[in-house]
Amino acid sequence: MPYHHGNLREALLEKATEAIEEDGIGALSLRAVARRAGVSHGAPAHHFSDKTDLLTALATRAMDRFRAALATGVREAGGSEREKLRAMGRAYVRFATEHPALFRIITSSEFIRRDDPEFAASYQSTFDMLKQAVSEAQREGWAQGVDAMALVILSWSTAHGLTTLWLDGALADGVGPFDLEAVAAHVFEVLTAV
Amino acid sequence: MPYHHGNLREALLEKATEAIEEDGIGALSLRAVARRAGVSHGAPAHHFSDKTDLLTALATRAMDRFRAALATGVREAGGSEREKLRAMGRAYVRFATEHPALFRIITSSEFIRRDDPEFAASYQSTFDMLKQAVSEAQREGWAQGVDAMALVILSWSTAHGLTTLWLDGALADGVGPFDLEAVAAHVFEVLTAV
DNA sequence: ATGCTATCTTTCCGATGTCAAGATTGAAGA
DNA sequence: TCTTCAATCTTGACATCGGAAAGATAGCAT
Repeated sequence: MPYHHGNLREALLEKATEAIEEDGIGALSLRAVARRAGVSHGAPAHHFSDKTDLLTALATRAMDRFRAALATGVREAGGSEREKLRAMGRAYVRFATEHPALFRIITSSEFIRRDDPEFAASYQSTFDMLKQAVSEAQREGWAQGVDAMALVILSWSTAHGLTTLWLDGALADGVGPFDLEAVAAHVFEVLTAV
Repeated sequence: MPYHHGNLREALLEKATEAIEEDGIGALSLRAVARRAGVSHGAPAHHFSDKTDLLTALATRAMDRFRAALATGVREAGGSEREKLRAMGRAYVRFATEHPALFRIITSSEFIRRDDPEFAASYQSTFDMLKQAVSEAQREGWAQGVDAMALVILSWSTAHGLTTLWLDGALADGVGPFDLEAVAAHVFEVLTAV
């Protein structure tokens, strides 16, 4: 057990991700992460000024994975531009159900600093993907005459709302249990039908 | 200063609401609430078994206020059933911006027990309002032939997604600053235009 | 080999949620 | 009226947390 860990920063991010996916974001403690990494509780301070700082770095990586997941969904969809947009929505929901804690972090403002340069850049890239997908679907004929920004907001809001309501269990409470992926696909059909 | 407070339970809920609206839900501590109420840190335990228990009781009241706000919005709208539904969406957004912390609590599953009987009942009442509004709008001619449940989920998700994205600052980051109420109204127009 | 700096450990502080034990009160029953 | 008793509140304790400070160690450049 060497005094120097080697690449503690990486290890901490990794262990923190594990801990979060196991016990949820609310239960995460810096000291527990340090324990997982086999290091004293004061060690993380040299790599992250703050608990929020660690989570922000973690969120930046999660956002990269999220964007990659969306891109993969779109790529596998092919077909029309509208179908690509729907595929993006389905990928949005799927990522969130597969990594609920990561999704929570990247969309929340309680645990991270959204104005952190690296996170903001990663976030912008993701948002640009959506803007472009919406723009091309509209060029293809979707929702002619509607303000483009409103369409972006509408698309993003629907996917996001559906996802977060599901994660919080609010939808099942109100409407009864259902297959999220199927309903999500259906909802996105309705949305892009015009 | 009498030994017995009189109605500590009420006072604690009130002070907790104050604290939450001032400093946010994440910063709330039971001991701070006790201090605000002028009582020792152990006192709350006799009225709430848990921090979660207090927050759940608080969320139940907040949910009642939320439902009342939605009802008021609808009542003032009048007009067609579709217009009522749109008014409900606008009231949804407005309540959330006026009481962000309360809104956060009632929609989250991290701070409260959603299966608490009283909360669940209050939540059901609110959800029923939405279901009815959607149902009547559809009977009036909106989105003929679309599955009713999908419409309910679509409406709720859009309002909820727009609201939470706004509260977390995610929309402004991606799209630039804008007037939420105006955009919300526009988005709901698009959604109910079919 | 020597010194320097980043890394890690240890120790300490105030604060939190929860529990247990004791003090106080008001009210019901004798 | 006196007594008992349950509900209410206080006090003290414990483990844990995030964060700061000070000391130990290791690797690297000179």
